[in-house]
Amino acid sequence: MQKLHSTGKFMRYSQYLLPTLKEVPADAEVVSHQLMLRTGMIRKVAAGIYNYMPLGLRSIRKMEQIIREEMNRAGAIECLMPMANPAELWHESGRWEKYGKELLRFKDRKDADFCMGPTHEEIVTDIVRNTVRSYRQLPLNLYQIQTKFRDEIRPRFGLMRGREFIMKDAYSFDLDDAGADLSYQKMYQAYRNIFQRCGLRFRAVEADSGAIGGSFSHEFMVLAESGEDAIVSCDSCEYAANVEKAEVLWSGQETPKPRQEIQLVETPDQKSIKEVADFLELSSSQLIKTLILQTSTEEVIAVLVRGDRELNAIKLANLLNVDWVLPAEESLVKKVTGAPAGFAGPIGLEIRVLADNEVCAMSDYVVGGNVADRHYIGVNHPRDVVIDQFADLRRAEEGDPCPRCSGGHFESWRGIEVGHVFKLGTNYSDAMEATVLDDKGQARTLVMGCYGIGVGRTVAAAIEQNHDEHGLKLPLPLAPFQVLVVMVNPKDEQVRRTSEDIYARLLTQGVEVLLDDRDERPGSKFKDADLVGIPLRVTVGARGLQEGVVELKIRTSGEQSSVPIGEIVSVLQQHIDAAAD
RNA sequence: CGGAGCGUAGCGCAGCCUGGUAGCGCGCCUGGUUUGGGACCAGGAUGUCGGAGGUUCGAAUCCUCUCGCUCCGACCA
Repeated sequence: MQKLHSTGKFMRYSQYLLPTLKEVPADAEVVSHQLMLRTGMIRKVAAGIYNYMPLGLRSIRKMEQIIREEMNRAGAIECLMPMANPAELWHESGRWEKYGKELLRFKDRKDADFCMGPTHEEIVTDIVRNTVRSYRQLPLNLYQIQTKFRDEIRPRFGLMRGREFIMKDAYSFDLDDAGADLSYQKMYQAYRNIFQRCGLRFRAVEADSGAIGGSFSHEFMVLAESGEDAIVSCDSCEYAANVEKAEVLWSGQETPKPRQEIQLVETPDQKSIKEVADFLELSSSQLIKTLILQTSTEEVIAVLVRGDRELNAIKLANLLNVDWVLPAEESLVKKVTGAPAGFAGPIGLEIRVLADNEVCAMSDYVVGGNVADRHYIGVNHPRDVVIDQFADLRRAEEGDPCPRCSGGHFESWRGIEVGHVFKLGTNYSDAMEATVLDDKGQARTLVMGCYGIGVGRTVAAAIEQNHDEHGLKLPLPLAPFQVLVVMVNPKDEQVRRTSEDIYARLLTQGVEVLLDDRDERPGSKFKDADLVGIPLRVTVGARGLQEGVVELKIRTSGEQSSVPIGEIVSVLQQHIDAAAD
């Protein structure tokens, strides 16, 4: 393990820059953001742009080091690419045009176009096509740990979604698909190792790879209430997926025979599913929602889902092979259905009608009447409704049966996406003509993969998962210091000497230790200690010294014990070694 | 991008409606008393009231513009 700032001089609290705040800063919403500000780990410079203060930087560096070790072990090679990217490479890949306002563009003194790299496929592909000629040099996986810039619509939550952020990004190059799959597997395993070593609870979930055509993709999600993504995982097998992607099992039930006649009934002013269901004294699962949507190809379609379900627009977009689908404007809904929003139904529509599989098994249901204040009841397909296509279109929910194993059910979580592994294929190598010669002397287009980890975001996610009302409880591998030595009263000569001695011995052993030598009241020191949350706290006070002991407190468990002065260093070392396993 | 809100001391805020030249708590500095869970007393420093313009004898306060920041939304039929 690399030693951080190995001189002792600045490991004294009185000389260190550790600006803690008693009060919660007004504009911090999530816990990790609040605590990072309060502990003085970060300070904001502009929206989504932060200073990494000394304490924060130490945790960031810890994270980077774990990543580095595992990447190296997996055979990846570190390099460093520039932040400023010339536009020409981005023109080559076509992304100068495609990338929207997130790409921060600027000009140099000669008026040439540049951008701040939000990701580095172009640059790395350029490196490889210029330097790799033969299949013998493959496979190759280049990575860097570097600052990225994405001009986010809405930066928020501190390091969780900044505009400028530190990212580890890796890119693999292989001769063929099979090789690329192997590179992908290696990264997948490296990522599991990384997050495990950080002591985080996480899931590797199947993710939507989008219409780009990438074959597969996993997101690494740290489980936390404040997570921006919804994920599901099976309670009995390994299957886990982003809800954007999660498959809903369809057993292919037959449509029941109609028992009711279709009938148009009055539903004055009852627009939402809940209102209609309550009004008709039915459950919302007996209703069908008719969504009028428009696609990026300017088609207008209707989609039917059971009243208590939600449409998964990404599944729909993938099925239709379009970039996006959005709810139609109210005026368009009126034009297509003839009724104000809230009364749309599938009967008599002249547009394409798709339905979620589940609708297939429904009978005698309720749909909108396509007339204001009217719904149909006793509706059945195919008798009353023409459905052009059934497909898996709804959003997966907690309790849904697992599509991969028998008997398993979905649990649902919120997750923070901290890593993403993605098989790219030949998108960039094609566009940028990155080829090598194979063993037959034929030029072959390289098959690529890309693999990212948000470094700052992972630290923030670790805080979301490891804190209490007093402050941080970071796991030892990510904590900025391993040990805090609190000298209760620096004016007491014996207390001072003992603390200094323990501190010096720890430094000699390479332990990352901070000595709180401030002339503050003990209460303040303990509050700061809890806030900053250094995992192992040694308290040296006159009270204990009379007995020849110091006090050891474990921040994460709250466990306290008295340890003879002579043994404290080895006891601490044992704790540190235990955490390294 | 649409909507809402905020900008006053390092931090958290009051003052603005009803105009009269800026205040509270924490922090900071000095001295003293204190010293095992955010002490007490006494004294002290700190503000282009986000910026520009306007109204007025007079603007933190009213008006206009502008910049910055925060939150909510962008899957209601």
